[in-house]
Amino acid sequence: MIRLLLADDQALVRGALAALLDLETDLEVVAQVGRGDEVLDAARGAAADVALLDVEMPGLDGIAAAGALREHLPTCRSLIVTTFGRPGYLRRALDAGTSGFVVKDTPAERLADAVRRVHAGLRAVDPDLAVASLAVGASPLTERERHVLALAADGGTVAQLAGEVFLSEGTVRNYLSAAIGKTGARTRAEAVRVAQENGWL
Amino acid sequence: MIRLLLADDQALVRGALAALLDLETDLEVVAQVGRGDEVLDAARGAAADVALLDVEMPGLDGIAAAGALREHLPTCRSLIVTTFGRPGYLRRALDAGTSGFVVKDTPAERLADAVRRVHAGLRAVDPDLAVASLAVGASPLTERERHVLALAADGGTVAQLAGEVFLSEGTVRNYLSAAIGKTGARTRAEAVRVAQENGWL
DNA sequence: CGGGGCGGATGACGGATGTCATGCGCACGT
DNA sequence: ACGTGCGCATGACATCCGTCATCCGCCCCG
Repeated sequence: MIRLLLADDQALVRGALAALLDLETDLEVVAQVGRGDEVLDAARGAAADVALLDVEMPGLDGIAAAGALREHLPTCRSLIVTTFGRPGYLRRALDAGTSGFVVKDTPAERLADAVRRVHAGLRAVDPDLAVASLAVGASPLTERERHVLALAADGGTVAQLAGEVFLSEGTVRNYLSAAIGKTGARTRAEAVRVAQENGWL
Repeated sequence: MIRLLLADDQALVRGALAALLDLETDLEVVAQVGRGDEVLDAARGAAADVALLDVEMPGLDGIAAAGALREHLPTCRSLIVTTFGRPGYLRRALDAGTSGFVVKDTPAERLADAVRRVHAGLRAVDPDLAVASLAVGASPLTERERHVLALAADGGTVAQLAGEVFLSEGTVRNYLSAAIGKTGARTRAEAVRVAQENGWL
């Protein structure tokens, strides 16, 4: 009997996945949480074998939660189950030590198989996403560029950004300019969009 | 036995919801589709009583699908089940003749109740969202403003937008300026963000 | 019927943005 | 030690953007 932990901020999806997985005779959902920072304690308390983690969660994102699991509870393997097939997510997830990565528009039947593969110590990665990840590659952005671009995503003016980061206005413009160039965009807003789609923020 | 149609573009969520709802003895999932433009045919073919519709779907969004159902298959009531509690969505959904509106972070137990209420001819609306909808009010944007702002969301320059809408560059700027003013934003990007959060696009 | 309000359209103007060249200090890998 | 790359900053310049004044057509209401 494989013991599962579900982590997803949408209660309805969480409950529905639990119902789906409980139909399998060899699977058993032993814990459910709605926040990333509750994953570790819950997994420990319930002695989970595999953790199914969403990426977007309050408190701690699923990838970081997977990292915490690997460090503090290595007996529990993790499987990312997410809405967005952002190439950068997959790369970061694998770096964080996850064993599997499934997007939410894969057929329901395959989820149980992915869980079993992960539990058996194998990898379960969406093949389409894997090639996309290789094609897109790692983020070309520097840490500062990424940071400034992430702040710019809220739609603030350069002066506001400069205030938040304690940098000169011109420097902020330079970072944005570099980010725009590296993303192949022509405006700041487009650069934000591209970076988000690739999971670089 | 209440006959249900599920429409959600994420196969995993769709299958999971089906598993969850099939646990109820008085509910029965008789059709599943992944596109909005397949809803009407599927509902007719399966003689569904209630359609659970996601908002974001390829082909036709869930709200428009609900409108099509009301017009061509009035025996089938519709219930919106969506990720985003955008106030504008609720308003448009009710205008389109839906009987219910549930966000995906409500507890799983309540979904079946909502389905039964809708089937009985009652309304099932998230109360928090209802007050938010009233507080935010209808979209202050005119149709042109909304259209231009929606195009601007991709991050294009004014010249590109003007080309797409066959308007002068200055006119596009005026629409954007009006939208910025009405949304209380200070920049174009911020206006896009505000409008999206309220479901005005 | 005439005036007023409103959405839509245009062009001019000041300020913000994106780009480029340049300089300086610092942590590296060789 | 030296070159290289990165972080930070400055200044100048060509565009682009946001705002405003203005004009036009239309519907509504007195």
